[in-house]
Amino acid sequence: MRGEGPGTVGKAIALLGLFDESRLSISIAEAALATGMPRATTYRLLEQLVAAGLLTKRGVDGGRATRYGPGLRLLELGRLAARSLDPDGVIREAMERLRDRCGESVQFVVASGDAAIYAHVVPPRAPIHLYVGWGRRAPLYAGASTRLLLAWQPEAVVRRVLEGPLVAYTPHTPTDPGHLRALLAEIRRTGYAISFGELVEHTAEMAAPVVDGQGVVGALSLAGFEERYRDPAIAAGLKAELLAAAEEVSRRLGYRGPWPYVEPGSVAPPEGRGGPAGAGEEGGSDALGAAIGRP
Amino acid sequence: MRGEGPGTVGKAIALLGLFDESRLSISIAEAALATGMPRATTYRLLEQLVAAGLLTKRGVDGGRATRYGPGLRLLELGRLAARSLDPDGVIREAMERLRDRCGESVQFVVASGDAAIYAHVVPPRAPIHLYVGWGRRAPLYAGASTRLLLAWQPEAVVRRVLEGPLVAYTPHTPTDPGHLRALLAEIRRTGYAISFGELVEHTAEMAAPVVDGQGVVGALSLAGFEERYRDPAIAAGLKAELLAAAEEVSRRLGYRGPWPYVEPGSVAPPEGRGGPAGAGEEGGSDALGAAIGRP
DNA sequence: ACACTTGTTTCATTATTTGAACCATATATT
DNA sequence: AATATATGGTTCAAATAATGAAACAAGTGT
Repeated sequence: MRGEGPGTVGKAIALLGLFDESRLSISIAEAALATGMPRATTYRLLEQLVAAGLLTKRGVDGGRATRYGPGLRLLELGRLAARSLDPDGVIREAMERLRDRCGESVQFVVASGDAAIYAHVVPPRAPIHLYVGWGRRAPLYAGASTRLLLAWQPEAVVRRVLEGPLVAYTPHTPTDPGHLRALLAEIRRTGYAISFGELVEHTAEMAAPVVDGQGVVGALSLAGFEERYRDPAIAAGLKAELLAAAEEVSRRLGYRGPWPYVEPGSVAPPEGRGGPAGAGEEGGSDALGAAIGRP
Repeated sequence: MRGEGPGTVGKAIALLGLFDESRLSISIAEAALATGMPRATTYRLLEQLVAAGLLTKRGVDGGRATRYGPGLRLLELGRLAARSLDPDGVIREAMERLRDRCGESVQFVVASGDAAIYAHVVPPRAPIHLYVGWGRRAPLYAGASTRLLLAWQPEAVVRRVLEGPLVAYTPHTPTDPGHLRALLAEIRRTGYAISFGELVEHTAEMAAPVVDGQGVVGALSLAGFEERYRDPAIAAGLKAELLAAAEEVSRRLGYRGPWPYVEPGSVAPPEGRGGPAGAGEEGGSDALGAAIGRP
């Protein structure tokens, strides 16, 4: 597509992008200001989105102060988006087993554009625990699972992320591009990532890639309070469980090749093929690849 | 709005509605057939949705068989929709406490159009349990929480639901309109609902309304295997816990009035006002009302 | 009482959407 | 092999649908 057509629906959808964790509703005036569209246009578009169910409207009787917010239809659609990442529940099942064996919070994280999104989350059974909400967005450079995804993103993405503003969420967030490059290389070499307190203090995360016949589709991760991950014996156990689970899922998704999943060249390739990825003969539909928009 | 304008964005969004629990991806031809739009138009619209991130595309190198599926952006937006139902986590916290005290699955269900949607779900800690997925849609006439919502819907909705096809998911699904009317009256009289195996055999559900200053905003429910709910002693305990939790949440949301929440007329109204609902002086934003699209 | 903001409608102008036809390519059928 | 029939993708004149300035109505703050 050339010149990026004007696109009426694009404008409408841009309105959906105005919502945020900290802005759960907007007024027409706010929306018009934020998008630069005239009020009348904004009004009509918002109204159409309400009619379609993507937005809900709360009109204070007659007067001003009518506000628009994300509609329940989006919740339904979001569910379908999550399901299409794991239509057969293979990932989900493995995550629950992993949770039961480790007692930690388990996440399945995928890359979406230049960010990461927590697609599936399985909280531990412990009464007090971290809660990572599904559907939440996170930067690709901070945290084990997200950085692990970054390690296998196209160079263009890596560059954009490393050039973009690198916010230090805590004193332990790595923000030096050179350092991050080294961490990415390490991840590609070992097929594994760990982080301490990069997004939230006193927490830790451990991640391994989930791979299908075509490449990395997401990251499986354990997260919890820092202490357990500092203990070498416990950490080794968690790592073994995590890698085993990630491998199991990957194999079921059609991956054939060495494990841990490492950068081609770091180890001898499996056999005839050039890379570590087999053809994925598995007849099943490549829904996961479709869901993450892999070309 | 008169004559229901044609609406370009409406058509685009209609494409999103083609997805389903059993249809997680579509081709251009399928979409064109399902919507009745010409292929060229369908193609352009789908492509715009992909550009906006609401859809993901998987193009098999060059040839045919490109398929579109719900995009991760929808997952993010869905999260925001869920959050705007409970911006301060009041409901969620109460649900987790209820789960811990009852050991059952806890749901917060809201009405959306002529259906119900599971907005929040908190699974029990037991290794084997029912799992009701968030974002799932359910009919309003079957099941305790959904029927409880129906009990306080406008008459127009009730009529549409009762006239519409009433599918019997199990032999215990109530499908007689007269019987359903009686059940609804009972719910309005007692402020409480229970069901046995109406959607899935050998399961039961128990529900109570969540009310704010303006009216019923959702249903809080317990669900699990039938046995516990058949035992009178256990069932009484569960009911007490559920009603207490629903009342607590309702009070925090600004409800003032008698409890259980019953139809005006069944009991004496609180005081000066006509109905059971107070003005909800609570300064907090009425985000919940906004989220469910209450006028 | 005044100025200001907000939601909503109108309407002539304009530009975007439209959709039949067409192309290229891959699979199924003969 | 050759043909037929799908598919995804593109083109272009016609016309439809989006546009936005202005005006209206109704509320709020000063």
